[in-house]
Amino acid sequence: MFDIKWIRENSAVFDGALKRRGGSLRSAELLALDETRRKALTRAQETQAKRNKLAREIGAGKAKGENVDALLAEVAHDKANEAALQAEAERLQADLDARLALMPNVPAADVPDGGDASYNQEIRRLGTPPKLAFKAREHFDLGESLGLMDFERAAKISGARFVVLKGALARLERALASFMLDLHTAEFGYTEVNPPALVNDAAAFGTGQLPKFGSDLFRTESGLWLIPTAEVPLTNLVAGEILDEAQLPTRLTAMTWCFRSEAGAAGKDTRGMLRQHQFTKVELVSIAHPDASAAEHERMTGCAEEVLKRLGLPFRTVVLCTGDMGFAAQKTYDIEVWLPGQGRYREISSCSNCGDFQARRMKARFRPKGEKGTRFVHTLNGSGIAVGRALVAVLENCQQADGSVRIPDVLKPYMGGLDVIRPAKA
RNA sequence: GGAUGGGUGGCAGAGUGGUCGAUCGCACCGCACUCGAAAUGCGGCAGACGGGCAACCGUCUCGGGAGUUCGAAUCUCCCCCCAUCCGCCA
Repeated sequence: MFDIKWIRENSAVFDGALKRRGGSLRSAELLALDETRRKALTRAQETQAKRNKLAREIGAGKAKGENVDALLAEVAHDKANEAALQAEAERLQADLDARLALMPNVPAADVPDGGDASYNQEIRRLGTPPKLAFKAREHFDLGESLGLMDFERAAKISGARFVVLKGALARLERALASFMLDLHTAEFGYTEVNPPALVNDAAAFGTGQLPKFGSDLFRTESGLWLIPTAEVPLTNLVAGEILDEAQLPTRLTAMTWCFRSEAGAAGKDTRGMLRQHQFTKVELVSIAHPDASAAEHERMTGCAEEVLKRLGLPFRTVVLCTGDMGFAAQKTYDIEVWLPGQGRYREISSCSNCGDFQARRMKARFRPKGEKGTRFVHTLNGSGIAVGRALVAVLENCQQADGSVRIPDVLKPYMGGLDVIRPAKA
């Protein structure tokens, strides 16, 4: 969410940013509305000031036993006018806010321009895709052969884009999540949080899901939203708060289910568990000092990459171009893991620096030491990493000729010492 | 779901119609004292918005909304949230 004052003073930057994102120029229209709004506000405030003054005079006059009928008549006369001016100012304010709430964040200066994912730029690549002496199978093929991944029964009870995991695969998902949480908490200083998976409108607005992207979410009958990512509850933990500067950075991690309607994804990744309505993810969130958020972004991306390094999964990291970034992001790194079954890299993590965009929406501030007033914090979020897709990646990268799957060393303690997942006996 | 009690500035906690945007304390900031620190003393300290080059002036905000009144933190109504007890329940 933008500060209209910032747009007023940086209209060229604002329009340039929208243009880079493929939008149309809007500052002139917004500033005209703002001009009207401020004039209406001033008029309304002048009448309020007058009323306050008269009310004080009436009070003082009455205390002295004077006749205040003339003053009372004057107040009564102004009353209708004041209400109308106030309503007008409020209407214009609401109109401006509604427009600002739909504006995406400005891309950082070092984000490449481009309209779609083909303009994303690879910045590094680690690990080597495994050389298999046999034709690599896709994860759903492996999982079903193992007898531990069941899409048909999931469809029976829930519909498309759900899966049932059993036995060693169910445990593998739990092992992956535990490993990730242990890594982030023990080595990277994140605090583990177990947040609500249902949030209210204000929280969904704060991180930018509302008002524009409500159709991507599931909504309960009572009006709550199922979280599409733990970014929503974790980031909103500081909503409306004024932090001490010493509390920055606050680093949080959570394993949660994520729920996405996948509206508009019809036909994409229909087979397998790459794109589900419900999936497990370990999320990383940082509440950072504005001067430190760029460095925090690099650090967070490194934390996510470390998960893949230790699992021995080949990956590459790309910086998203302006046209491929999310609504709230200033800059985003995607980490893509190698999937032998598909023979290509697929997104497994997305780490974004949102600057003060979300902080403004949720009014999350801090008090700079030795300075007057408050400043908005910067918020960052990243998958650390998507557990469901990590399970897919382990299956495909660690598959063996006989359809069995080798367990990465770092996961063995979490798997009760199991080395290999073998097909269930027929 | 029922009953009761609450939601006030970073925290804690007064305030039941008229300079209350709000007493006092803690925290924080500045100054003094000190070689330095602690303790102590003095002073400052809510946020947002609008106007102004600025000093400064004004408006709004005491969970949210509506109302009564010349005037509401304070009275009325609705809603939300929290605490405790009861019921139900993983």
